[in-house]
Amino acid sequence: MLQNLDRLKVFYHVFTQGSIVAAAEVLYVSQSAVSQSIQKLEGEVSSPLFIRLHKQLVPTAAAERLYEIVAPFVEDLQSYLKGIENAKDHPTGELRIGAPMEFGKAYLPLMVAGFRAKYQDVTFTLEFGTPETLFPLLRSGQIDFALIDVFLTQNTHIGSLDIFHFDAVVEEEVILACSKYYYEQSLGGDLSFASLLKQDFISYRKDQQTIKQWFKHHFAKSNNIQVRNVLTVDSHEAVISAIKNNIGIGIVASHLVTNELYEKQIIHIKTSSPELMNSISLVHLQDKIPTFTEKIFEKYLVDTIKSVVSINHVGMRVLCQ
Amino acid sequence: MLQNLDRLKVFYHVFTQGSIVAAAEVLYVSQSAVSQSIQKLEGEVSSPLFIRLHKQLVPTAAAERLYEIVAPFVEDLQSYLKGIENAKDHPTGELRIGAPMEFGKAYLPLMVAGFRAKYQDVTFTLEFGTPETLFPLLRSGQIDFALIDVFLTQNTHIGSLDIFHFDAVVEEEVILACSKYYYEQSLGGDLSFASLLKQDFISYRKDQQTIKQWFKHHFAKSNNIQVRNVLTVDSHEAVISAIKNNIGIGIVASHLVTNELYEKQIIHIKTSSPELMNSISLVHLQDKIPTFTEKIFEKYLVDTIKSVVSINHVGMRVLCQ
DNA sequence: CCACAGGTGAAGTAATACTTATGTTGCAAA
DNA sequence: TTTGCAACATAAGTATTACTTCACCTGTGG
Repeated sequence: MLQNLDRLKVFYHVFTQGSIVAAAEVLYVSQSAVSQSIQKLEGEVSSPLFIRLHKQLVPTAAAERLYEIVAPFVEDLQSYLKGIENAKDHPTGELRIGAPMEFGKAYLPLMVAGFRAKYQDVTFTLEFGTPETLFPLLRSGQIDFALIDVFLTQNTHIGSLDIFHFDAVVEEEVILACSKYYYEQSLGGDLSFASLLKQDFISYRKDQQTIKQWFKHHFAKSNNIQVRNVLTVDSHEAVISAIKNNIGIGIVASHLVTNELYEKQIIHIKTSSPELMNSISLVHLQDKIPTFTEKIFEKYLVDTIKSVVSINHVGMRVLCQ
Repeated sequence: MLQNLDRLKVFYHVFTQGSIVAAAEVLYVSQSAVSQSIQKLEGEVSSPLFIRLHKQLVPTAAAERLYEIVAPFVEDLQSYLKGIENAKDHPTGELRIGAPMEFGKAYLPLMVAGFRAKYQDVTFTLEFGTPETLFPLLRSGQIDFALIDVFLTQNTHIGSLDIFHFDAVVEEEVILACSKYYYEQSLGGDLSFASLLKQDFISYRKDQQTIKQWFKHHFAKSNNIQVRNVLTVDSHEAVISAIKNNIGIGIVASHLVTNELYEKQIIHIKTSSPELMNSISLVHLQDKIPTFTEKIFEKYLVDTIKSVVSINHVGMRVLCQ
């Protein structure tokens, strides 16, 4: 490896200008300094780079090849710096965003499309995943920020969470629900703690933490909640589908079943206490200074979620920042 | 443009190692130096490059993009330097050679093929041309060296020739010739100065310098030689063809018409003085230090010409170096 | 011939990169 | 909790090096 890459900058200018004095002018240094730099460089590559004809510097084959390497580099560098300069005023570059599968698929493409209509120079990479997959991505810098389900986060054991910064974006109502048929046949209108515990449950993913949390929230009994889990699935759609097929009781975000609730196809199992709320937060590394592009997009994200959600869904509350 | 490209080298190592201490070890400097370099670089690009998490440096998007630019560059540089190192021992790279059309087409492909059989890493670019085109190419470094017809060179007016270095490689006998028919019909065996001057001449290219030089050489009469030029062509083949078709007398290199002379199809017009010799020289810039590859090839060139020419042709003398 | 334009070389100075030593922080073992 | 440690930051002094100035060389053009 060369001792000093800086001399390549000098070389670049000497080559393009075809003259040491001209390069010196461009570089705002004395002509002697340029001359010395080139000589040192020639020493480093142990090969002459220019043949000195009077009034003319003729590049050697070695110089020609070196230029082939250096030229694209300095030009890339220049556009890189210009890009950075530019990014201070208006959004550019790539945004790498993580999100929960369900939420991401439903809203993010919409956001991306809307944002790109305003800012063409921004590109996106979306990573859908669970908190277990998203937090490590944030940690290793592979994504810039993520929308993460706080509800699910509580059930995961990731190192320490205090290197992350959370910003609640939306809250969704988490409800216990079953089909009308199941409601009438198995529950028979008895919504007591004892009655509910005896039912068949459909759970989202392996753990039953969400169901336990629901009971804890609604009946304030934290210990010894044991439910019969008859089906475990890994998507909200599957939970809803199972509910519709009378398999049992499941937990869903109410805004995902607005129509079914309205048509009484699915019954919302209510207690006297208010519903459990799950918040989806915008998460990024604590120490990360957001870029201009990120700031703009995050603002856009929050604003858009606000309008979209408030129109379409009940049971989902947008938190203003 | 960045003030200091050298810091990018540090950046490269910090990025690949994912750590400042590790980069410091690789670079054989203190950890502090690396830390300071990165901070200065971040200042220059006015954008953070790494998020400092304890025990972990997480590259930002800006760093990621910068690495995309820097990584191929340093790798190219490394292979460039390795290539240079390598080229000291055995030939590599591209040789750009100029040559006269006639000579080049006849011998250079042979040379290239033979040389490449021994040294696979050498590639060639051949530029065929007249001295008028070849000298400027040499001057501007677009070709490394050239084989140039000294005979023709004398008739051209290029700046000063003393920036070039000449090395005679072969000499060819330059003769005056005509067809047997023309010899009998128009000359009738009279080879006197007066008789010859009255003939029809075929000349190679616009000027009649070569013919005048022939007269000057053979009759030592320098002034007032005026000949009747009936045909001007721009290739040796055309001269030979014209001679065969009885158009007149022309000057050719004898080795190009060995067979025709032997079969008496073409008659060599001799005088008492020895024939004019034209040397083809290997020319390069005076101040140019030849690379190892060039030296090897030039030696090969001379050796090969020596053997090839001595077998095939009379009237062409190889000059040993 | 002389002036000058382009480049090299030497010596002193200015800039900056590097070192050493110390400070800070989060993690992990005691 | 404490202690030790590992990774990095910061400060100040030193060493390196890059740059400037000036003298010099050498073809070119008036």
